[in-house]
Amino acid sequence: MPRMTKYDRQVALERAVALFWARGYTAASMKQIENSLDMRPASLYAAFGSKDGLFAEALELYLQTMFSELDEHLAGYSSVIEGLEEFIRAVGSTPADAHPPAKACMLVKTLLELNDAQKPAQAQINDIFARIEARFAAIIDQARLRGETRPDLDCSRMARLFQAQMMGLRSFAQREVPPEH
Amino acid sequence: MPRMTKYDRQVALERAVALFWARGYTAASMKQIENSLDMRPASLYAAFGSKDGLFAEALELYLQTMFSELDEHLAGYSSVIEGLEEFIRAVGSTPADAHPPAKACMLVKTLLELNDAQKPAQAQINDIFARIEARFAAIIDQARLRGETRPDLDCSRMARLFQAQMMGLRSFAQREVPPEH
DNA sequence: GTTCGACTTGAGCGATCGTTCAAGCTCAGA
DNA sequence: TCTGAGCTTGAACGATCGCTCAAGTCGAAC
Repeated sequence: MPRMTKYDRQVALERAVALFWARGYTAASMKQIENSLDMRPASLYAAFGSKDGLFAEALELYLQTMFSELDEHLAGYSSVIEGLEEFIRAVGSTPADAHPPAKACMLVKTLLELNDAQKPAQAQINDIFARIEARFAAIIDQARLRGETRPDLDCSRMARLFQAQMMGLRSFAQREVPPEH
Repeated sequence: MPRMTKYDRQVALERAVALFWARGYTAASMKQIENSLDMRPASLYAAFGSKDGLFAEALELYLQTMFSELDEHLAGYSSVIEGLEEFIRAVGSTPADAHPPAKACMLVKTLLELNDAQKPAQAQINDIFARIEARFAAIIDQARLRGETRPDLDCSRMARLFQAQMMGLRSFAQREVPPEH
């Protein structure tokens, strides 16, 4: 019966992702969150419970967005391996017209930022990385079944390697270096 | 003429490295620093100027320690390339008896933690990564001159690749995964 | 033994942190 | 048109942030 909520939850979450991605979890203050999401404290707490709750949802949205982009990208290639190769290449080279909040992956930033005093978030981020690894493994296994790789390839091991490479490349990209590097 | 300083500057810095490495720059509060270094505020500020000043010196000490360990390690191998291979392997596998504050590299943690509001520290960390890259390049060039590699190897490019690999591997190690992974 | 000044101590500064709450406003339902 | 549920607002809570300072302590020089 009463008035509907004014803000768009999805839009708010997208803005939260952008802010957390750019600033990091700790460095993003509630004051900045209020401004970025254009929401006042009580609305924020009613919608997300706490700063931690908002961050948890932002992480999940970031992950799902990444998965979507990966799927979209792979759909454009008949060869899975070729698609993965181009995906990691695309990550390495900045499009220059795109404006991501940061070069580095928000998940890696979070993984390295959290300390033992934040157990719940640590558990979440570890779970997320496990899910990414599983997704990579499934994709690589698909390539294996199509005969694109050696038939006895250890897909899980390859998925972990691929993940580590991605983490390294995107972290390296956070350095101030010429794009061709 | 008057009394000498009571604390050992080097020991204090080593403790600062351990704390910053474990907690990160922002998350390490002055209260924790006071406890870890066993120094009171005024002594800290007299010795290091500010939290930023202390952190800058801690970063530099961390870098020099890393360089020393690299040199020590390479001295044990007649082949430079073999030495580098074993170095990155040693980084990947935790000795289990050693107790580093964190698996991930303190420099990468810092690179990903800093935002545009901390320009001076950003400049420092970028300079540090450039120096590491140069060191790697010099080592690889040494291997090239010894005939361990192709004579036309692009050592700078290889150094950047090696650095990105290290960043990825050590970040990956921050995940909670079985050591054999 | 006395003196003097650098070092140490611990309280506390203003600012900002994440969070809460009472009051007001707004709009769907009757 | 009236009602009232519940979202929005903005002030302000206690805690903690990085940092400062006056007072006290200690030790080298004479």
